[in-house]
Amino acid sequence: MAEPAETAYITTPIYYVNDRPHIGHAYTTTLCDIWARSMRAGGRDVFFLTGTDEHGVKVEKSARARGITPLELANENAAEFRKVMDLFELTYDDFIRTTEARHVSQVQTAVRRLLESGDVYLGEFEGWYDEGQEEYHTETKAKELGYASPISGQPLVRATQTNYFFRLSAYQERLERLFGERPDFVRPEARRNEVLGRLRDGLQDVPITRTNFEWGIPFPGDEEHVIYVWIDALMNYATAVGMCEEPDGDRSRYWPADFHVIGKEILWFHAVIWPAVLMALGLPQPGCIYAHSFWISEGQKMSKSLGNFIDLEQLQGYMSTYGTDALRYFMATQGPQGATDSDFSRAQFHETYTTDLVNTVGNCASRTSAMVDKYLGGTCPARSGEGAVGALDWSDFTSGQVREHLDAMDRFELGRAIEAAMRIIRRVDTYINETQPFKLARDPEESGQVAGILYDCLEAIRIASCLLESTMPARIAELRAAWNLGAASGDLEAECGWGRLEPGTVISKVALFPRLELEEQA
RNA sequence: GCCGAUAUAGCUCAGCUGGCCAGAGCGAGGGAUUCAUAAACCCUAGGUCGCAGGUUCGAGUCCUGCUAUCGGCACCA
Repeated sequence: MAEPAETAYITTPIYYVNDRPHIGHAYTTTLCDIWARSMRAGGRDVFFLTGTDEHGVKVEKSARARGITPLELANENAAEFRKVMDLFELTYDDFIRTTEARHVSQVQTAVRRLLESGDVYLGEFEGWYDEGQEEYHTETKAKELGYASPISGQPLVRATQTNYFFRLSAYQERLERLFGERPDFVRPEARRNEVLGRLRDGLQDVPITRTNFEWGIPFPGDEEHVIYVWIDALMNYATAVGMCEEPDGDRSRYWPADFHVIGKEILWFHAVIWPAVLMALGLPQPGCIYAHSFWISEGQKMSKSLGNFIDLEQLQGYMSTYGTDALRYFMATQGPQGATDSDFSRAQFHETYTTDLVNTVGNCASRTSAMVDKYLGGTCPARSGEGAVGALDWSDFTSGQVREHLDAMDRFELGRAIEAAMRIIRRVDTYINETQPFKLARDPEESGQVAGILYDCLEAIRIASCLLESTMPARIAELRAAWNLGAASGDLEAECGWGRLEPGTVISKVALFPRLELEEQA
């Protein structure tokens, strides 16, 4: 036990407290949770971070509308998000809030450093201003509005404001070099190409403070200004592990993150502004910015106007019907992790559940344990080696799948990782069909063969279950209990070694995933 | 408007640098079987490979045009 465990650090975006939790939040966090659980199973020292973004004009306004303070609103909604995470049994190690003192003070420290280094300077911002509403609109938004106030109808005017800017333009070359040297820095590749395309158009400095609202972190030394979201929020990844404390915090060993997992809508900030800020602060870059796509709902884009968000109630409906693990499996294998959006439909969910979980994982474990029960009195037989029927080298086959699984998981390719485990299960089914232990069992002469075959099946399923545990922790725990497999060892690879299943272990019959009828939605 | 993709069986998609009759999974239909959650297994899809041209001995696989769909277009004050 000489050297300390290798660290692993993964983050979700921090969620805006003014939003209502929906499938997007659950999805991103679940992907991270699966990875975090897998890394823990592999013995790594994991730090899995999530949290809430609580500042900004929207929160200020919503709170005012309800007659409470912004902090009261943030407290309320942050608690709500946290409740959701716990409901989904998401195993975050820390939940950071941008209103916490530990965050505020470190952001101010960071900004002070940037000011000293010249990466932040006072400049003039010019934009389209709505005099009645006292707010600026972006160029695109102003155009959309026809350069008139959506409230009063009065024309927007060009106005200027003094703001602090981040010298993003100075980092063009260094960013290009970063992207060139690390092709996996932004994934998937289609997203990387988008960023590269925009990078070619050149970078402008970005204003990082506002003066039109107060609910935010005061700019150190000039408290008229409030630090805007793209510094405040992004910095959470660093402040949570104490990177801007003096000296660096206890958790600084986790830095930098292996993965910042985000939705595609915030790619630019994570892929360009964030790395530039880190360069300015002299901090090492994260391993990968992984931008997943979006879920669409029953073939339609989710939108506020359609009101078709897959919300918490619906997700809870799926969870209570199919189980949390089924929802996790569906999201991880059928989700928009790649470049294109994926459809979340009741029919497809049901189909995936039935095909993969009921008919494959559940049934395979069931038929195997039933035979062990029937032919071997419910105890694990001696290890095979009868030279049996199958020409399959199970040790070789499973170790290949395990390797692929671990490799894919390391690279945050969840679908490929899970597929490797599923291949083991499917191979067991094929093996049973090929060797037909249920027929051999009629002949007492063949009892050795039967025992050998069933050992192979049990052992292969056990190994597959180790690989599936990060995705479906609850059901795999049931299997562990029914088959007396004990708790995970913390060394996933070793645990997946062929032949670790002890002969004599008591094996009970299991039915992990109940067959369900597809309920028609009203 | 600009930039970039994609368009292949009912559905989701593989088809890399062009070459035996265009594939997989799921669904659907049929068969056989029983260890199992009517599950696993076997057979079945005759699909203009978006449309129109072109290059080539030969093109989903390269080029051009068109159509459709999708993504991105930063300071989201």
